[in-house]
Amino acid sequence: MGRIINPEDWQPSDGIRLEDAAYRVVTSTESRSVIAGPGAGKTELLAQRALYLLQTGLCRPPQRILAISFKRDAAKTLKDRVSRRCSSEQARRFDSYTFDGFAKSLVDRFLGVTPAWCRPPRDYRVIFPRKDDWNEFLLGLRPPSKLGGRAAAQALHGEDIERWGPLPLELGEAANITAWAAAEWWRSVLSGQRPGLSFSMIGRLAEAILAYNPQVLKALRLTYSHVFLDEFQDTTAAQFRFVRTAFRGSPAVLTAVGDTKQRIMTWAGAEAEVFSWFERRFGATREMLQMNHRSNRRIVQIINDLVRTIEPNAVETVCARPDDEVPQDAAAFWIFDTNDDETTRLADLIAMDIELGLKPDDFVLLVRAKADEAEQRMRDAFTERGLRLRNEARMVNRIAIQDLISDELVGLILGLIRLALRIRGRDIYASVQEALGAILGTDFENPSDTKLLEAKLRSIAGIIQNQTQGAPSETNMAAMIGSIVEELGEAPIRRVFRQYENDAYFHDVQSALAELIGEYVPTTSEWAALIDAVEGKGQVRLMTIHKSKGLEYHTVIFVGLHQNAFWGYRNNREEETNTFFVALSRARERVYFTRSKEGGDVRQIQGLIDLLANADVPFVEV
DNA sequence: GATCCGGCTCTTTTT
DNA sequence: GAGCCGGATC
Repeated sequence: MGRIINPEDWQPSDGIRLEDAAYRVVTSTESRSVIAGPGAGKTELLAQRALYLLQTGLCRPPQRILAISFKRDAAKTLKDRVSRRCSSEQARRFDSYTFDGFAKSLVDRFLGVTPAWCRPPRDYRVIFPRKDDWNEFLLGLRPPSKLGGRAAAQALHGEDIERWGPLPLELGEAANITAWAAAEWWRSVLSGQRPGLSFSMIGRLAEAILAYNPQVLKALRLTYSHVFLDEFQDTTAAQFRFVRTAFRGSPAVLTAVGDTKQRIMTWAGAEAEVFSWFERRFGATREMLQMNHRSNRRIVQIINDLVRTIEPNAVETVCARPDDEVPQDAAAFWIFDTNDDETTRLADLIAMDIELGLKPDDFVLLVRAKADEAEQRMRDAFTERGLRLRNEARMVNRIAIQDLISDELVGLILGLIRLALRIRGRDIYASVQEALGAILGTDFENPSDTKLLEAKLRSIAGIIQNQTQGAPSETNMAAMIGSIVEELGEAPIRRVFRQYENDAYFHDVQSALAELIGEYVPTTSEWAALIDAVEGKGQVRLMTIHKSKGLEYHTVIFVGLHQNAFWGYRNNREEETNTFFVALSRARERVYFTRSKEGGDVRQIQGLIDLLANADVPFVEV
């Protein structure tokens, strides 16, 4: 696996076939921007490019590849896909970070060379300022009258301050109210008892480190010969500036991948022109991918009809499996009289499909906003039919279910329970071994170390087996989690996983897990089914469109297609149409839209309704 | 205490 | 655009 392959002999792994444009991107020696629609395999493209560069030696030791994503799971998926298919020496040279994670690693490493006026102490916290925090701060400001006084300060928003940059090397006299308020903000967060920085501030600091320290910049540029930028359409102006500072004028070859039609984050600061900026600043040429590997030909046809309406000259998407059978009634717009009808008929339909062989996990219910409300409204109808809705964004003890399940301590605890009770699950042993090894400081080359780890595993398994005799009950969960954590050792856990330095979070995670398990106890008397359910198995997903980005499901049901949900459509047609597009393009086999006459009118979103009509989606009065 | 009003929120990631 | 909240007003 470790040997060098001649570039002409290189083949994509796992029998994956790349379309011509994708092959050009994978093997490119120049910077490229790649615009690719839903289901084009953007992540796979980056994984294949990493393998190509590593296996052919075009990225030669000690050079490395830097991949930057927005979400942790995207960064992890990319890393896993590469690691699985190349030698460990090669995989070690593939760094897959989130934007924030990469910026923080730079700041933590080069803290000493940040500009003195904004230099945090080594033990700074990470803070997440909320609206209230900003209001309180802005209300307390007393700007000089020549900058507009208090009125000017109160016209500011948190984002103005969060986005202020680049940071100057020295803090001179403020040129305007934003600069003045931002300097006050930095001063106030750095002067407290335990100084804290938000991730946007950490990003500004990382940029300043590179801008003012040529030797650090040079080291970074020597390290990375290739850079990948995933979900590039979501890049903010500040993030683009950071990439520019880091790599413009360096020999690094950059590959930016995204989809302008899935740009649904400009309201949160995503920069609409970022692809053209990138092409201009990095001399990148554009490639477009045409294949859709996700959806059947009917869904692809709807996607194409829709895109053609928005953009008459757009490149057609090609279905990668045109000969597959398409389910009957693969798309429809159902119109109900009442909200109750909508809910009960959907629950009926899903229950029926499950009897016919589909699984609860094949479905997703999408809403434009307020998933919690939708969950409340629909939950009972589903429960009555033996179905359970899973809203991953719902907060349990201040932590969203999805964050809880991807938390490292939670993963370890659930893994340990699986091992102790011999419940099957994917790669359980390897992942438990890795996390436990980190906590114990295990050197896996050293036999006495691995023996120690085995012994620890046995003692924890004993504790778990002891406490799991009989059916699961709500009362023993907190105690069991507590004793597992005690046996692992609180201090080493918190030393190794730095997010638990925060006392409140460390305890919240444990009580949230106990609470979530408790919620599922009444649904089963089997431990195996309980742990599966806690992790989300066997449930119908419910989420906002924004959360569904990047995911796919056999059947997508968009609930509540009316103007009250798309209230922004009048002022922001393009982005709301993109949002609609993201929803429907999650579907592999079937996509349904619903509304109830009670829920809201459609006159003001006639444009969206017309898109469906133009794609021959039948409108059905149910 | 009832009513009116203006303003705000809707959609989010990150150690 | 609808729903909610807090403050002002009767």
